[in-house]
Amino acid sequence: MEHRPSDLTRQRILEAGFAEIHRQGYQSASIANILGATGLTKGALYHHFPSKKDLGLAVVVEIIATGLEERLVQPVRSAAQPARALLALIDAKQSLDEEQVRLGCPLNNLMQEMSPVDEDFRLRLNRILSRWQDAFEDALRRAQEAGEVRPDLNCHAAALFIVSAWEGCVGVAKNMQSVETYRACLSQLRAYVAGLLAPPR
Amino acid sequence: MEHRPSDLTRQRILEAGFAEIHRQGYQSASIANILGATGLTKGALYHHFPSKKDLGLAVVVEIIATGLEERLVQPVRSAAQPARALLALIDAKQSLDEEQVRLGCPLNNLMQEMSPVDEDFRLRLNRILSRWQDAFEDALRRAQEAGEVRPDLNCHAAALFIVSAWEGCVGVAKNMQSVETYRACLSQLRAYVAGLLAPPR
DNA sequence: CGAATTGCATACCGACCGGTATGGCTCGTC
DNA sequence: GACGAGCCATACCGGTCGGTATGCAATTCG
Repeated sequence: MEHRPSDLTRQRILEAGFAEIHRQGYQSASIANILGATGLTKGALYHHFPSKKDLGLAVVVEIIATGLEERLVQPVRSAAQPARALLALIDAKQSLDEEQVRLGCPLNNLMQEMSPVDEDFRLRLNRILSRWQDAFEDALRRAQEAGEVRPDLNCHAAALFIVSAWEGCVGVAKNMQSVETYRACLSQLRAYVAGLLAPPR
Repeated sequence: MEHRPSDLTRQRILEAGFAEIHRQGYQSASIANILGATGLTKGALYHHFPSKKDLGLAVVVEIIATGLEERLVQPVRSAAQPARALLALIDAKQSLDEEQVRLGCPLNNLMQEMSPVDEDFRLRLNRILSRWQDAFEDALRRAQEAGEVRPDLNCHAAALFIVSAWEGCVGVAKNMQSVETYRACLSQLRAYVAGLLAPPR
């Protein structure tokens, strides 16, 4: 909300940090590379962030969390037809460019890398994942009350599975380096979700 | 197949390397830690492996590939009832101990870490993933010919999705650090696979 | 039995890492 | 217009990294 000029350099470091972490992972991310990308030096970085870890955590909560919030959570919340919104979201996310398939989902990357080795990272990443999952669970539950999906569905487990499978699709496509594979895999997820819909009687 | 005594130390290095890579990831895996675990020194390691990368690749093809082959590929190949064998395999793998949930699937870990940054790793990991996927695809196709699953199923995409979703379940459970989450997630995968079965008419 | 090769330990190297201490420049404030 | 505080550059440090050169004991082979 503030507009001090120093906040701009902080933001530049944050975005360059995100890019570096996205490419190399957190542990292999090099402070020197981040500074090289911004044209800044260590004085600037360590003025705004006490340590590399603080920068990494800031990237998680200020870049990754907000990005996922507006791209995957917001479109489903307060949707008139929750089930339709979910399917539409999957359809919309079928189009990823080469770069995004190559590097994968930033959230999933960090979860796989950091969850076993650093509890601070794990907890913050878990908050993001839980919010995502909760949003889908809510959508399924509201759709259930509206009669859109089968009444016997375990919404919690289903939402968990959708999120998991989604990340799995991105992860596998990342190894295959193929947008086609990603689309084929996500289309199967779409079929699963479509199968949750209540049969028209 | 040979039984020279030096092959034993090579194997010890290989297994200690696998354990270290499983815990820390490849890039953060420390040569010193691997040697410390075995009680050996650098002379031994660099006598058997030209570099850290060669050790890492050897771990992939000699430990991870063979392990996955016998645990996930072999049980499905040449099964009398392929579809049942698939379900049985999923049921069997629902029981993982805390440690395995914490550290996740070694194959998936390395895929996420190394696929974008090293082509040699990516290709070897991709061979493993493809063999796994092909085994499931074959099983589905044979089950399809036997009338076990719906005739209109896209076996290739379905096998791709099963493998992807599976890895996704392990990955999410790893962040949650909960075997319960893993089981709930995998049970949804089981339900998906069960849904592929041909309805009894 | 001598010679050469295998198997591994020890000591050491340059590169890079994250982090710090210091200082200078700029700007708002009294 | 002296002054203090925010902002950032420069230089430097200890530690860890993967990798190498050398040496020595054991084993194999001529």
